[in-house]
Amino acid sequence: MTREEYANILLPGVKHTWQEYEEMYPERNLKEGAIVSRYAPSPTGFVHIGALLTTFINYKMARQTDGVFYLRVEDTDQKRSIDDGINRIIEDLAKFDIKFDEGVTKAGDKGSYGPYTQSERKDIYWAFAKKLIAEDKAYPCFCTEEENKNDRAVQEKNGERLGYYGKWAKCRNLSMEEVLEKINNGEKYIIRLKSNGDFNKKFTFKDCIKGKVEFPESDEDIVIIKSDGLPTYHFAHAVDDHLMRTTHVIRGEEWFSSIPKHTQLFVMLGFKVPKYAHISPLMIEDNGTRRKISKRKDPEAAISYYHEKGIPNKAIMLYLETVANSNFEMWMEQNKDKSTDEFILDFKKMSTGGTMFDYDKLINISKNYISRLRASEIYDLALEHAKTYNEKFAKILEKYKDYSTKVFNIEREQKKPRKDIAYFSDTENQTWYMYEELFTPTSYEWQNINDKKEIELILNTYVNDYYNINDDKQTWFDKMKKMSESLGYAGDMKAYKANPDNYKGNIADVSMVIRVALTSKSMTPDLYEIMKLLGTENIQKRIKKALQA
RNA sequence: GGCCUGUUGGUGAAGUGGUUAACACGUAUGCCUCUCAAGCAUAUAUGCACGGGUUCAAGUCCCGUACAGGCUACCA
Repeated sequence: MTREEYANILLPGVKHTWQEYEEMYPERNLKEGAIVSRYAPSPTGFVHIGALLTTFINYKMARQTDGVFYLRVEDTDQKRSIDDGINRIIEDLAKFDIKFDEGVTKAGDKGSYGPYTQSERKDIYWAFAKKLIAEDKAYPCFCTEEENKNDRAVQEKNGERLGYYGKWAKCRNLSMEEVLEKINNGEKYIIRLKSNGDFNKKFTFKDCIKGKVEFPESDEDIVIIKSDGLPTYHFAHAVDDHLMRTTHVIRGEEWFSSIPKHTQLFVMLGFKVPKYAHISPLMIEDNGTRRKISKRKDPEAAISYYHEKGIPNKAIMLYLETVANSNFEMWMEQNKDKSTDEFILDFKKMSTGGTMFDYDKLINISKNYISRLRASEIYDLALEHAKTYNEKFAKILEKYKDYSTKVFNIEREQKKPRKDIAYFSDTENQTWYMYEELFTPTSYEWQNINDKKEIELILNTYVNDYYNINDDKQTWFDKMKKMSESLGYAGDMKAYKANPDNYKGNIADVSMVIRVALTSKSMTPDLYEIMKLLGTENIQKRIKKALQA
């Protein structure tokens, strides 16, 4: 029996040979330096922040080199897959403007290197597994999980290296006859690689991010085809990334230790080894120690957390981009007129240690980002957020669209805009008093002046003798000064600070009375602009209300 | 246990042998025609985990120690 025939018995019924597959998926015709990268998730549902970082880097690298970025679904673990998982992932990423050139889409596969779902590629994996068997580089293994577990226990007890290798690889030297006999007896088997590595030999590997690293060769006979006929991650990775002609495998650091296995697989299969970039994980502080951010333990790992908070997606991307390349911020500062798409991401500038996830920094970036937006854009974002998280407020925003936009425009579209909005879950809290329908103060936050008579005097004097809706800002302020002085308060802060004892108080105290009367709050944006928006009628109404309170 | 990797201020970091260790966040104080938010100014590492070594010169190269992280599945 030839080895080809033998391979055919072990893995029967495959449509094409490996040579045919090689021809079906030829080398891509791209310009020099173009990166072909991919996002290859298991369809387990939501995208978390670390995965978003990795995906973004993949995406951007392909984009900035005029390469190809594709989506492949790694569903070889049937237990973990969930039904709608992949659509959710596609939707989530679309929100962040991450789009795929090729691969799985909601409408099916796009591109000529598919299928892009691993469970549909069984024939392909088998064809290449057969190649290995035919070349005596892979063999069937009849060991049960029980036996493997026992061996591992012995290894652990003796302090030996764990794994299926060397003398522990019991099925490695089974003859064809022995194998055939076991098969005839109905014994189940999997396919393992016949490793040609020597653990005592080292080889140098160059990672795009981590640089040169020495690894021992892998001598483990890793599983390549599982008992359900599907490939393991390792094998699927080699076959898929070769056939899909991936140039750069950009993935999480948890894969770094698998490099010896992966490079060995590529070489034994006769494939060119792709370039690798391993991204260090996002860390979080937990009880004084840092650990990788976790989907299960950390709410901030889920992007839904930020949606709920109302942090704009674009701000999240800006944060992740600074995590990827910390010079990004400086670049933005120096290239204010350019689109962030023009920034070139560099592997060499990526951190090799784990980056601490910095929530304060994210908030700061979000705040700065929002401050540069136009009022109408803020209105749209606020409304979008309110629609899902604050229906009552969404109705108000919709009902008073123009007015709301003006409210958002207070101290906004100018050289040094307000930076008080960091996320939109706070919006109602920050603006409720601007809406008559919401203005039902429970208390007034009077400050230095809280004597009822004095408050009354100031408010009445202001409304009767000074207030005029048509005043411009300077006139408004001059009047405030004048009134303060007429009532015994300092109109000029410098004069007040020089001789505080000469006055009952100062213009700030007087303004505060008006501010609190109109809004009930002691901290608000510019009083003049607020009054402009409220209008005469409401101002009078509110002052009356404050006097009665 | 084994194999890898990392360790610069409260935080993210720049730094690829040679001036006073960038920049950003945070914090503190001060300035400002009103409170906040800003803006501006100033401060914020007895010094690059620790101990040795190479060198005229080290955060930057070498060795050891400690600590942290990842991997060590018929999971990805």
